[in-house]
Amino acid sequence: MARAFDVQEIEQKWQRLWADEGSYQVDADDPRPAQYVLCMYPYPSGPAHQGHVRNYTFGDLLVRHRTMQGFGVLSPFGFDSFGLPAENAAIRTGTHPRTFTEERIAELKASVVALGAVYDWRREIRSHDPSYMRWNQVIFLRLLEAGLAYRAMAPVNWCPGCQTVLANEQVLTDGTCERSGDVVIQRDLEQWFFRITSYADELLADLETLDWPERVKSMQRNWVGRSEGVEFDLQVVGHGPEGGIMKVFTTRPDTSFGMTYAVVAPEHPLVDIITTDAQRAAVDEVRTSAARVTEHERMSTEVEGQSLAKRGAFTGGYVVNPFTGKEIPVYVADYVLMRYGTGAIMAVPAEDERDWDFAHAYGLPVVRTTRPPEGFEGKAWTGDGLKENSGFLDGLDVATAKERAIEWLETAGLGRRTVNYRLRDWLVSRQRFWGCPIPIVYCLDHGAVGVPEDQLPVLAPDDVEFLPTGESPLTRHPTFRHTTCPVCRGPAVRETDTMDTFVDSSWYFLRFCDPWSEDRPFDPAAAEHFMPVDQYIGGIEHAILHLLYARFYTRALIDVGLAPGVPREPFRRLFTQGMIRLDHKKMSKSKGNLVAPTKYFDTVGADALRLFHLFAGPPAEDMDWSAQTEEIIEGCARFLDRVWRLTVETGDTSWRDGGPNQSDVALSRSVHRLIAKVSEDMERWSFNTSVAACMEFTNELRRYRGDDAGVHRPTYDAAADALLLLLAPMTPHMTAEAWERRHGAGARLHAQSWPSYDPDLARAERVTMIVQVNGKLRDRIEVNPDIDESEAIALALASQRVREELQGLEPTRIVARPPRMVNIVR
RNA sequence: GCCCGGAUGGCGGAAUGGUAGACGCGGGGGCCUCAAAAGCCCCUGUCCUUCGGGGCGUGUGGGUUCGAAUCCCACUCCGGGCACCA
Repeated sequence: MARAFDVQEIEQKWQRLWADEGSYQVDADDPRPAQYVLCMYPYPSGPAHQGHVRNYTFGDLLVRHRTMQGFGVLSPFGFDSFGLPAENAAIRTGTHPRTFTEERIAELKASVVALGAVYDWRREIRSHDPSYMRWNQVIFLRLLEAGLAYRAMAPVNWCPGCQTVLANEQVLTDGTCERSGDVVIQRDLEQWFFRITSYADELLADLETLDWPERVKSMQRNWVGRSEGVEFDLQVVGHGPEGGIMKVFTTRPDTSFGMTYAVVAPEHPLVDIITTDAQRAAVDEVRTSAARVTEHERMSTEVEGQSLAKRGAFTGGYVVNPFTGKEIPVYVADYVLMRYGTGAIMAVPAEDERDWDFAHAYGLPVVRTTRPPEGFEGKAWTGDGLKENSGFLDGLDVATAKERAIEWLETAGLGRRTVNYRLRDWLVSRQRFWGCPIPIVYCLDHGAVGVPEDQLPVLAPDDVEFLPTGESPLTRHPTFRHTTCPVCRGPAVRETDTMDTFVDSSWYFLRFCDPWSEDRPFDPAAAEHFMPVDQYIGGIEHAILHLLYARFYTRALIDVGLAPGVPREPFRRLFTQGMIRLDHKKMSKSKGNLVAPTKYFDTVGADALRLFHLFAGPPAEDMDWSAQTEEIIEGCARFLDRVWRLTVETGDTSWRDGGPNQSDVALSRSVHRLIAKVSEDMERWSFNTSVAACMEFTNELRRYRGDDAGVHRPTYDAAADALLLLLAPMTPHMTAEAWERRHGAGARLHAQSWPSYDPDLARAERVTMIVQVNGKLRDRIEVNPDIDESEAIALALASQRVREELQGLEPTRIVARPPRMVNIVR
């Protein structure tokens, strides 16, 4: 399509100028009030895709808008450059992951620049850069000193496809790896963990203070999974009080009188002690089969359908229910998990569905302790009701009975109130090469010892062989592993695991505040100046993983003294953009359904593509890339052509001398209304309606210019300038060029202040009052906006249409909302 | 099962209790042109119409209200999260 201006020339010119003039460089001593606008730093996977474009268009709009509003806006960019794809590429092609990654970074950076997004590039971070790795490792050691990092043997999620362990957060609900799709299996390995569970309560409670999407907060709440209850002791029959105590956790102590049996996890240490010879074979079978399947299979409901009988067994042992004093049988079953609570439960079949099913499969007694509502036909009743068959709890409601039961247990010295979490500690070890090495050496005498800070960063050697073995290539390197113990100088071996790349992304936003620091991760004063991030923008896919880890890490850094003065919540406002779908699937590189932005840069231009993303719909909602999309993008380009003709090609306009006439005043009023509308819409992220308002105004301006009476130049110029100022954050190249042509060489649109408006002028001069009869629209009357109620009613009753409807009858009621509406009720 | 979203013309969407469908795409008609492209102008929910206008219409069924796409109750369908977590 033939364009009104040379798109590519103009876009490249301004991209160069923004970089050369350092227009968006901001320092910690900037006198303007600080704002921190950040898009989640990307994994460099090659040229930008439409998801990036959408993300950075929103971010760039905010940066430019807030800069025009007078803020010193910190807008940094970086790359989450460690990660699996680069290493897999190395195994496939032999190219070193660094080479591969740096090529992808160059591609992504080029397309971000081509989009016209502006950043303080002096602050660029790459997580594989030794200067970043060094502080990543220093932080690890500080967490170790503070007891927030530890090493433990643990059953871990092992992905056969990725040949590494995964964090719980990386295993999908169907038990597969989020990356490879392989079924994740359990293995016991010595691994490094971060003690995120110490912060469980705080991470949960502080969610309430955040201006985040409710959806994300609710996902994090679910993930932390707090449940309040009580932990108490059951005496094992035939064993002394020393050896024979079985601890159970319950959230329903009010149901204790209905505890007719108990269940322990197959891995529970008591199993060996209480199992009788007669039952040993059956118990062993349960234990073996539980160990064989994945945790997910063990938890899945399909197994339940097969046969409950194979999933549990009587141990032959008994414990005493302290509430009833009765002996009850102890079963072993795989539905009880060793890692949650105490690994043992009291079973109350009448008030718990799993216990009900199990009790019925094994013929165990059921005693109701909560009276279900009249006519309840179901199995277990888990709702509220009056207690029965419950001794001193009889007649109480569930909540009160819980309290009494806990008090009784505490008084008797049998138990204590406690809280359990679903959240596990964060497993950070990865058996991969392309990540930040864990800075630890192992000495026979001194165990795991941190590498001294003056020897950091620990860098992996380049001369390694990439093979799909499941171990880091570092383990087979001839020299890397062998070192000396920092304590005794004796021989020691290095840790060859690297850190989860989510560690890198858990503090990069802090490093951005001061990426130049050479003696600490960042200057706390600079971090205090910019933090928290005022607006964080990214995809919903990070709702749990990255956002939870970063919240934890910020707190940990404050608590180990590295970030004094920094707020504990790093991201004040979060915006999660909708994803882009093609053929009902998420558009992504791995699905191979990308529509590359590059072709649009080369044709309609970045401005038109940006405008499309802003105009297409609400930013938070998913968007379908459809057959119509190309046509809408063309429409956006056409709109920009019209703006160009109206603001730059004003040569053949017939200017008129003298003062403003009626239509000039009307146009000025429209300008003020437009500024008001766009300003408000930007604040509430309603970019699609901002664009629509500008389009509407452009139509009006075009009609005004075509007026036979001639055009009043000052009025016209003010309108054209206002339009360019309002579009400046959305379509920066074309508007910057138009501004310079209107105001002379060196004029800079984006250095202008955001336009203000006069509320009196922004009010419409005449408004359309609607007149309803019985709530149905019957007439429209043009009225003065400050018309009062009696005038409005008089006008409405005088209406010909209304008189016809009334047919001489007196209205029974009149509701007037001047100047918008009068409703006459017959 | 529980929790969070969502459903409006042919399509993307707008409307924060007061004109449903702004704006754009697509479609139809016209102007300009030798012609085309570009540009410009008009029409475009649906049914009825004596061409004045009228009926119907925001997933379904109720309710509140002078008035409901919007608020409440009960559903249906779609998307997402959590789920033998005691």
